[in-house]
Amino acid sequence: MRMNSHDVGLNPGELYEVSDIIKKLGANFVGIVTNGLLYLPGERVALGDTVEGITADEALDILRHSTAHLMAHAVKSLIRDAKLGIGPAIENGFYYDIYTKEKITEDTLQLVEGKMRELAEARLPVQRQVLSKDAAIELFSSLGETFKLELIDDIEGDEVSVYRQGDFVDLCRGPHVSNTAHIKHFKLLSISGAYWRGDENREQLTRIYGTAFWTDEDLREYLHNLEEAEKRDHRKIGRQLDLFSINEDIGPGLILWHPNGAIIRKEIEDYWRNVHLEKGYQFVYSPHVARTRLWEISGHLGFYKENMYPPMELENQTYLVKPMNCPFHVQIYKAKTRSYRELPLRFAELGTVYRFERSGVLHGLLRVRGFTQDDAHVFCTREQVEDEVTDIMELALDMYRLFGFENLKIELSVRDPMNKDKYVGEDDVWELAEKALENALKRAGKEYVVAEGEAKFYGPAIDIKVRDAIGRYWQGPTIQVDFNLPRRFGMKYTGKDGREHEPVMIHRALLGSLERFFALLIEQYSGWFPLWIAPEQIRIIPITEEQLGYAQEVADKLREFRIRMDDDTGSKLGYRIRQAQMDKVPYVLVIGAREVQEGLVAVRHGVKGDLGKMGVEELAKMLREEIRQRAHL
RNA sequence: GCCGGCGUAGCUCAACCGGCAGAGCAGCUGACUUGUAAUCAGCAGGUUUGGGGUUCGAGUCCCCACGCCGGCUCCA
Repeated sequence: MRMNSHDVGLNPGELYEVSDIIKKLGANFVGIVTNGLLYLPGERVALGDTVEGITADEALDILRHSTAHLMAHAVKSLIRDAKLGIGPAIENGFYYDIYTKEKITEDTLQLVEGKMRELAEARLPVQRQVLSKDAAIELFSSLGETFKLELIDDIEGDEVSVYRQGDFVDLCRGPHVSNTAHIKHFKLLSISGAYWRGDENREQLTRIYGTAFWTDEDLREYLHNLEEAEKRDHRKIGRQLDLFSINEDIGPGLILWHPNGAIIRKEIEDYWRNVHLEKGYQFVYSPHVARTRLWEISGHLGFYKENMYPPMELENQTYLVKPMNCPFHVQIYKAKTRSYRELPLRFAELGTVYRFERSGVLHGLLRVRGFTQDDAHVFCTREQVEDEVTDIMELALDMYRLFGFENLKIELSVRDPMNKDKYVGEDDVWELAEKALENALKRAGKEYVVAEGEAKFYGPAIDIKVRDAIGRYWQGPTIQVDFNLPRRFGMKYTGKDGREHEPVMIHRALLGSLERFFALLIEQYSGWFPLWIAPEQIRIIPITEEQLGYAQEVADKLREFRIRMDDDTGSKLGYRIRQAQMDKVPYVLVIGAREVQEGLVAVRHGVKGDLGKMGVEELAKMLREEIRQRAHL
């Protein structure tokens, strides 16, 4: 929080040692900002009229923001016609969007990084300057910085601030480090295109990503973590463990589930079905295609066409492959007259849908073109909506907790108020739906953010996002309140009053899609699946041929588990243990002469290592309990 | 779709300035009969993603297509 210097007993204009100022501010600050610049303990500073204590996180953001400036400075000194877009600090670093006529490639990054080091070593003081908008417009016009002019236009008030270092000047709110010499430990990481102001109809700038830290240690640790995260990548583990594949001749974004992956999917589906039965859902099945007419009524042809595959024509009728399951469930509802006594009616289906996704967005199992949603539609009265939404949210969170997911972000996805023609339905109905979701969130007491423009075309939603191995968030659970489709389809139920009423429809998916969920699960466990879903639960390793008979007896007793007999007795034990480890088998039973003699098995846990010897019954009991609890390894 | 990068054996990767496509692992065969993360030997495996071009000669240079990777836009 920014304070008046006087108020904390300090005199503006006077020279202070930074740590003395921090003492006055009395908190866990690592530095201070005054005159728009960051100062750290050990520095002497002429205090400005205001002073602000800075936490470690804030200081790191400032450093990264300043590193972005340094990078822009370097690019501009190397490429004369470069024009700057924006260059903020982000979660793990920073980026700067820069427009150049000649293309920037990864080779350019080396040059830029070199130039940055040069400019940092030049120990350039950084200065903040406040300009009138007119002066700023003149300044940036003379520099040809057309994007900055657009930004100035959008800034409220009459004044803007700029930061200078050497011959470089940038429009910026700040704050920044006080000297480029503070910027020592940084690295430029990648390069990509980014549309100016996120609008694909505008210019595409080059976005350069990088990161910066206060110490070399922190930088190395971060880079090391990046490498570690790559090892958890579901595409890599998927191949190693033979879980799934994507085949070019079949098509991009279309998934082959191999036996190992299919077992995991089957276990998850079984669990999912049981939970849904307990929670009062009924299962339905629906076809993969439907006549054009259905999609006209639902509004998909108007609002979702971009994502649908082109129609196929047969016997003078056109059919479309389904991108969603909802219209089918609606028709099941409409197959007979419904009474209020039946509501809420909950139809669930593991429904496979196909959506045309633009080629550049496909990503392993996380973004595909054909996928199976764990879909359900709840039809209920207006009064029941909040309870239903609350229950669904609880169920979703429980399910994710079971699989060990901690990093969830809850969003309330509402319409983009500037773009209402992207959605079907009347304002009052949308407001009702948004209100219902908001109330449910408040009742659940969960923290959430409002995401404008993220609503589906037929209604607002609670969207829950899950983190992948490298920190990207993907949508998992979604709960959507929809007053629109019931109206379009003319859905009805007979109320207590004997009259017809319109039900409300809630669309929901918990896991999201099995493909995406599987990807997140692989990365969550880095392939070490809990016993209950592990494709191979036990591997038996008889040391020599001598023990094959006894090993087979053990295997027979453990037939309830997914088990593999490793009878490659020609290889050394160490080698075979290593194979089991790489296959990420939860339990390995080593059987040698001693085990046969004692009538025991030597148990090795994939993560915990050697557990010693035990009897087969004792082991089976332990494993059954582990499966019952669906415990993590 | 857009920007940048990449595509060599099932996997991971070599191949100098354009000059005979190569290794480890996996697979197969055989020897070894083994005590908690790699025993040894042999064999087999390739239209260098596909198509066109330049060249005496292309994995290497150019063009097109396809696919993949990191982003942007878009979305479970």
